[in-house]
Amino acid sequence: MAEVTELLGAIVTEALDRAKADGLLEGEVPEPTFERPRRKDHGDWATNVALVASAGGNPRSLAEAIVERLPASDIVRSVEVAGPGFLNFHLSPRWLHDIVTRAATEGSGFGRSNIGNGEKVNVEYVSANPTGPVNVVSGRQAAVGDAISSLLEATGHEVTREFYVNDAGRQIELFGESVGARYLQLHGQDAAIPEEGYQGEYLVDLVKELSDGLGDELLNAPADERNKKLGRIALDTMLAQMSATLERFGTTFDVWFSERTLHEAGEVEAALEALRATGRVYENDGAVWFRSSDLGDDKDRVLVRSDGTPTYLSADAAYVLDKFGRGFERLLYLWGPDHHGSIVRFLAAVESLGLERDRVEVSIVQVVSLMRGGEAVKSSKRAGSIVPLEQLIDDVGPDAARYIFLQRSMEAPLDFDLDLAREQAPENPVFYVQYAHARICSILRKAADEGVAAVDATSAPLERLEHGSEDDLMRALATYEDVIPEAAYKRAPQRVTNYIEELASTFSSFYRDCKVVTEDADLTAARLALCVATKNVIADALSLLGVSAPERM
RNA sequence: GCGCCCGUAGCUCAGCUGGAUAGAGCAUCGGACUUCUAAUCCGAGGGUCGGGGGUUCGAAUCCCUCCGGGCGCGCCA
Repeated sequence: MAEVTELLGAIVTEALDRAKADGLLEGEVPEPTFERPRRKDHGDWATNVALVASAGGNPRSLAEAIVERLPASDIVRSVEVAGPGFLNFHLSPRWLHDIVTRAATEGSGFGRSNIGNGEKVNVEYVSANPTGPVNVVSGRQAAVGDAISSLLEATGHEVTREFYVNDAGRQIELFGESVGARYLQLHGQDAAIPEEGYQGEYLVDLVKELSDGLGDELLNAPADERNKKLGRIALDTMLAQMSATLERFGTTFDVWFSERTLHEAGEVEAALEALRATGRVYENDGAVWFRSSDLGDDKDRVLVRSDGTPTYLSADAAYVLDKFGRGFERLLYLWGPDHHGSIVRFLAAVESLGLERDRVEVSIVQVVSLMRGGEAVKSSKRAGSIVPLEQLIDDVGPDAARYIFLQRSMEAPLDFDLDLAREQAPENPVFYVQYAHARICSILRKAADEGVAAVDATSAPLERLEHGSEDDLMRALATYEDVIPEAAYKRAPQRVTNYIEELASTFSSFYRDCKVVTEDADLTAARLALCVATKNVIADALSLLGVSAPERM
């Protein structure tokens, strides 16, 4: 939280206490909240606390009473009551200078806060089946998961980034059978990929790669053993490829969590026991069912199939217990659109297990449609689920891909304009923002070339910043301290992209109006400090998004 | 049919733990380069915030309802 609002909060609270002592206020004294009004003539900061506190009374007269009782403060220039009862504060420009100084000073923690209070958060995302290359939809999940994780870290949470590896179950068997078939085909034998198996060409290449190290000893092994062994090796290779792709995309995980270990360690069985203990488990048709319909689900769900194999729901139950068992206080799940239907049953299981449901947040990261020339690529609404992420990175680069993935709220389907993403022009927001950063670097280089002393933000005569464009830019910087907590709280990285675009635009106007490096040494020093502050904020915001901030373009 | 998501400018979308005159980009139109990056900037037009009800001092935001679109509703993942 910005330092100004703490200060304002203190004096308004004091005034409220006095008003209460004078009998003008009934009930609890509310905590005042502050916002930056849209309109400039509504002051620098405003609070609606009188509207909140008057509860049926007259908000305006309460507001007047608050103003009369405000203790003196050297940062507040004037306060007025406006509209239905807002308190509008006009502040000394010093609060903006303080913003510039802090933003320009490395390590000041500008934009950082500790509202998370060290809460241990597990963010699980991507978690794509390790049976094929990472696709574009997973890429969107990676970008969103990374950004949300970074935002949580920036607001004082202790974050673990986790990838759940679905390395158990029927899909993995099918994968092994598919690999086995490709292996036999490679060795000139007639073999068919199972109908439900993985037909993709990538397995041909994968098997080719593997076979160098394998020789042909598996050719004569029993099919079951061959498929299992090949499947295991192929899966490890696939995972390594996925990891490499994600790394190229700028995503690294703290934990790759194997589903298989849940089964092997008996955690799935333990979770089933725990569910049984709730009395919401019964048998029917030889299968074990969970009475999720008690907890908002349409119908009951199978936990153990009649052939004795557990469903994903069972593993998910074990997994959520495991996560809490590892000491996490909050769990974020980012699931793909195909898991839409399983949220309710999963949360029902969470609740049944006696876990706090509101510590478990499940969000869907929606589909991506790649657009080229105004048309959906491959005439498929879901192009994103079949196009490899590698291809997108080759096409537009990791920065543009990440940025565009983050521009929209994750719950909304995304139209990804490939033409725009590739464009090196201001129409492309990624380049627009990066360009502003590079331009500032260019100014700083110019200053250095001309022998101007390095910026000392603490001593720069910031009172020389009097131009309207300078004022706008300082105010834009101040907003950063509100944007980061809000974006983190809402799990909304698009707030950050919106913000940087606005900041970059405000900077561009400043650039037009105010020449930085001039004969006027004081003014130059002040403007350079403003430039450094802006550069830091752009770079910091981009780094939260996992997008680079180039020094030149 | 049930559940979730979406419906805001011509297009793509922000804004939605209620706040003062609803925003951006693209597109359209009109301007600005002897300048630290014109890879830019300035201006203009463009809106029943899907419709209707309700709660509130105040609703794009919350509630109800209807309409339209997407997705999900397997002993698949």
